[in-house]
Amino acid sequence: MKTELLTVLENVSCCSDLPTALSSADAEAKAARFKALADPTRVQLLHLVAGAGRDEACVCDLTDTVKLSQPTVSHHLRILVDAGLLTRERRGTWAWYRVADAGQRVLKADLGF
Amino acid sequence: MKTELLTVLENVSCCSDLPTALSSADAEAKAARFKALADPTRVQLLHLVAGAGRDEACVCDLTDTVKLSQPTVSHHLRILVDAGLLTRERRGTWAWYRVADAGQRVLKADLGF
DNA sequence: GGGCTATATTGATGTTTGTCAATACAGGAG
DNA sequence: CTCCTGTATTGACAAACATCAATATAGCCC
Repeated sequence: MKTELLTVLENVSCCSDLPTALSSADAEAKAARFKALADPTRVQLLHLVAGAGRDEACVCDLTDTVKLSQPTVSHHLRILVDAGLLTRERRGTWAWYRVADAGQRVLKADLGF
Repeated sequence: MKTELLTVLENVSCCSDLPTALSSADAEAKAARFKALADPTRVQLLHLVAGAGRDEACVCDLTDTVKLSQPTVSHHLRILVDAGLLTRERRGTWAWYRVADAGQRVLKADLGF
């Protein structure tokens, strides 16, 4: 028989046999996590909060350091919180941000590779 | 003396003491890596190539699986290669993609959490 | 209550990004 | 060389995004 397995597969497509694809929900969830860190400012913010004195930082200091407007910093922090990378706690007038579990895992994996 | 250290710090800003910031080049480099995976299609492509039969996959099969136009798939693959997550090898008419070292590290970290 | 400060939200704007159609390039077959 | 097939690039366009100014909200202090 002339057409063995490889040839059959090549008829279907060119040749590679691929695993089952991720569900689109799964792919989107993972991509969303990466997207939260796909901005230099947010990488910086995660770094700053992670290295902060009592493991937490408030918006005003972060704003001073990253040199962007306060609304912009609040916006980025919101994205990091929504992604589960930071947590937010309001104490009095200030809002304190800490690195969440998922954020720790990112830092541990040194996903800057 | 009435103004001890904490009070002085609070005059400077509100209170947190932050680490030295990342250089903007460093932050941008890390963000660029994350950005490459900040799209569901590219997460899917990395997954598919990683699980492919002989550890490699060609564009045509990937195109069939992700159900996007061939130019779009080539575009995403280029981004993954540029980010150092995949490698590309041309053999005859086909282009074969494999997971690069940085890509392995991402997968090992379970796609970031 | 009124004023003040830290933070969040809204609106607007320029930039980036994902996608496809059309086209170009590369390489094997005849 | 000429077709044909797989892949890459270009051009165009709509959607998403980062940023800031203006405004709103929250919580102290008087």
